[in-house]
Amino acid sequence: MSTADDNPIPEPGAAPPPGRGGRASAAGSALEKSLRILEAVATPGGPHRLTDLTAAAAVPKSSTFRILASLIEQGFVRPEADSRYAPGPRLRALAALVGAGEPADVERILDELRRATGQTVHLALHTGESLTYIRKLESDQPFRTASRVGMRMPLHTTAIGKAVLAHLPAEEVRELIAATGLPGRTPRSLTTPQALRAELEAVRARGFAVDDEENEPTIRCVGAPVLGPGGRPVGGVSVTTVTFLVSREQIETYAPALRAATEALAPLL
Amino acid sequence: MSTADDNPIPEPGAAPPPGRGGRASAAGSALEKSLRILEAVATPGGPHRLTDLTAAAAVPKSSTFRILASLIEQGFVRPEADSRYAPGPRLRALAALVGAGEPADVERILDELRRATGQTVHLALHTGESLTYIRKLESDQPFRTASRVGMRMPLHTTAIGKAVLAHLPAEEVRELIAATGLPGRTPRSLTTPQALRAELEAVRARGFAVDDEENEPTIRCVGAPVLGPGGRPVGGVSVTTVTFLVSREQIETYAPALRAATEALAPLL
DNA sequence: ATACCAAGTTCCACTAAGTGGAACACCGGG
DNA sequence: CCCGGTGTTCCACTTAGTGGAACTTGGTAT
Repeated sequence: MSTADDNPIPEPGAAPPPGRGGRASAAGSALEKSLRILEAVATPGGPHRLTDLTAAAAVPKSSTFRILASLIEQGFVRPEADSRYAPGPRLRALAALVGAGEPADVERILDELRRATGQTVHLALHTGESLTYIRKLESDQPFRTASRVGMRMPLHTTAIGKAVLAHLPAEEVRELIAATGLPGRTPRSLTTPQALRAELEAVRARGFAVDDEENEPTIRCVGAPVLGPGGRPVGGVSVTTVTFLVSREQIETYAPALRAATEALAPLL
Repeated sequence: MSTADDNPIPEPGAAPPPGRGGRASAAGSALEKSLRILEAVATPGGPHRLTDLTAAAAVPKSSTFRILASLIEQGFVRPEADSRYAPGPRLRALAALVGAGEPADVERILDELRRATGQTVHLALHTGESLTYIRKLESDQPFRTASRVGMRMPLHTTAIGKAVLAHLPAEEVRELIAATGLPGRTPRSLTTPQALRAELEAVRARGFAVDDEENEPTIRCVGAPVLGPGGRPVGGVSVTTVTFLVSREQIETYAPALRAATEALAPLL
């Protein structure tokens, strides 16, 4: 029951192959490591063990230990009884301040979408080169999708991610591709810049994206972006289904409700 | 309209008098500064300017600048148009993860208390040696109290603070007094360990605390603690009034509604 | 009992990383 | 045109962070 490392996104700065000291992409300062550890601590799934944090944050054990000690001293992490670590009061206060944007309405809007479609609904934020799921509402179905709040996913293989990419300046998309490449996650993943760019064009035209088993086999999603001030995508919402229950045509019928949700969300996020 | 430095709590490690290098209380590592800057950035009141952040976090200008650059690179801070700084996507994602407890209900409970009393209501978290206000609901009165979300206050001069202290192990209270002293904020502040300890005893017996112009002249509050798992106080709620409208006797009549609120809050926080 | 393994904790020589004062650049008033 | 306040850059100094390895602890399979 390890709680960490079900995360498909390799952390930046993880495993810099020794030798070949060609500058490459700067590995990691104290701050960077500390922040990754903080995120790991905040990950849902109870208080975490040192080893899991080490793995999740991709920071050497002794460094993780030392940094945790600092974070504890600062009140950002609270040591639990059996050498497990949980978010501390100061982190919670920080979170409360940041999350001051009416979260009640957010929940209401997402739940409306869930009821309208009867399917699993996800809300994710665009975090750098990846997507972070911050809310998940389960479908009425007896199935549970494997996704979890706190999980990170690539942009180019998910419906939300493609919706976000479609509304990003072309230049930024280019940089992203250069930085991360386009690793495939299933046989259907788009793995060439050409294919992806064509897809993004289509997404932009339609106003929503479809992930047809490009991220996980048997999983099919529709996603739309939430656009912040200036039209910049800050994240997105998706409706997730299993392929043997909802056809490609059917899933597109969710699009109007989805769009309504993301538009309502825009001023709140 | 500067946004910073209306904070009565001197940051730990601020202004370590040079000379006299007597070890004292370790001043501030990179991490510590970075976290204070992050908190400053998250403080409500629009995107902040460099100078304000520098002041609020008590970090030299050039260091603030450099650290901000790192935080931006990490996606924890977003640079706004005119060299102002706002919380970045990764910080927002982090906040969303931590604040997973149903904020809708929290809001509802606090609003109920506000309507029941007609007065200003505060929710604060216990953050180390201080209290951080994380929610404020204004009264119906035409007056506005000066308190602000994000503000920090001492424990020993506020109703919430005393309520928290009263439910902390005696040993911890002792350490706190040793660490911070008991600086007075008004003529009525309790500034001796004896006076404070007697007061805490009374608070514990009553189940709520009263601040009778001990923190600000003309301000009178009742406060009760929110107890987390294991009976540990994680924060508290207060009802705030002005002395010329509500007498000392009157304000105690709010206690039952207050207690009801804090008890309802306990499982949510 | 004993041996083994995995997790947590401590140590330490090495050096990158962070430090902050001061100089510089920029801008909008007075 | 000059001035005060702010954002930005520079750089010589040294502190604070680094992570491999050794040590400790506790559980469990033999």
